[in-house]
Amino acid sequence: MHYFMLKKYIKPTESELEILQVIWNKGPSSVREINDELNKNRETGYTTTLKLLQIMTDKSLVTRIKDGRNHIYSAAVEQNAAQQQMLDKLLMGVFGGSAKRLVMEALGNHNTSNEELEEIKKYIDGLKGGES
Amino acid sequence: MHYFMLKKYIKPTESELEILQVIWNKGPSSVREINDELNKNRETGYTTTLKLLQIMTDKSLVTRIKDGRNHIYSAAVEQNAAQQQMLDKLLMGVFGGSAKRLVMEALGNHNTSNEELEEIKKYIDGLKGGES
DNA sequence: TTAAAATTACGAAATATTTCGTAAATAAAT
DNA sequence: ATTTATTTACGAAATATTTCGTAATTTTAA
Repeated sequence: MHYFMLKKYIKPTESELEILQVIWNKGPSSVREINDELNKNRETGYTTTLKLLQIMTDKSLVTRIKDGRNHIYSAAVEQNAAQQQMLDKLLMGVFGGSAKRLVMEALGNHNTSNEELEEIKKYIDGLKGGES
Repeated sequence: MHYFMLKKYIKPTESELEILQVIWNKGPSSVREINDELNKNRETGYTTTLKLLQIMTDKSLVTRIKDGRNHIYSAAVEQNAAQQQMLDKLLMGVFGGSAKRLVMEALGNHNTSNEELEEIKKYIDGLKGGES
C-alpha cells in the first residue's frame, strides 16, 4: 500500500446512494425491482430511476449485464468502502475527528440491545490489545 | 415531548456545513474571518461566502448582528443537534440502522487511544444499566 | 405476423447549489 | 470634505442534480 495508489473517491449523490442501498440489500436487480423498492418510500418515476442508473453506470458506481430485454444492475462499489468513506467524512467534517464523540452520540441516542453493547465491549478489548 | 412537536430539520448543504464548522469552532465571526478560514482549505471568493451567509440567514441556520459596518454571524443551530441529525442520516442511510456496525467501523479504522476506549466502555456500562 | 406491453436511450426541462460581478452603502484615511 | 478601502445587497451566470417526456427497441401475446 503506497501513497501513489490512487484512491478512488466514492461520492454518490443523495439519490444515487438510495439506489446503492437497494442494490446492496437485494443484490443485483432490474430497474423495475429497484424502482419498486424506491417507491415504498417515496414516489419516483420509472424513467427517473432508469436515468439515474445510466448515469451511475457512466460513473462506474454500478455495472450491468443484459438479461433478456432487461438490464441487471450490480453495485460496483463495496458497501464497506462507501460506509468507511462516508463515515470518515462525517467524523472529520462534523465531529472534529473524535471517534469517541461520534461513538457516544451513536450509542446514546439509538437503542442498541444489551447484547450488542456487550459485543462492542469485546470488540474494543480486541482493539486495545492489537494496536493503539 | 409529543409527536406533534414539529422537529426542525437541519439540512445544511455541503458549503453551508463548512461555514457552520468555522463558526462552531471560532465562535461568532465576521464574513472576512469566516472567508479567511475557509481559504485555508480551498480558494473561495469573499462575496461567495457573503452570499452563502445571507442564504443561511434566510434559512435560519445563522443569525447576525451589526458591529460597525460589519455583520457578525452566529450559529443558530446547535452543533449537537446537527451532529445528531447527520449521524442519524448516515446510520439509516448507509448502515441500515445498526449502531453496532457503525461504531465498530468508526473505532476500527481510526486510532482511538486506549484511554478513550476505556471511557467508551464505561459509557456503555452506564447505558446498559439505564435502559433498553 | 401483427399488436400490445415493457424496456432502454437520450435530450432537455425543472430544481438546487455554488460562484461571482457590480452597485450601493458605510467607515476610515487623507 | 473628498478620496479610498471595505463591506453589504442582490441579481444572475455557472454548475450540479433530479425528473420526466418521447422515440426507438425488444419481447410477449394475440
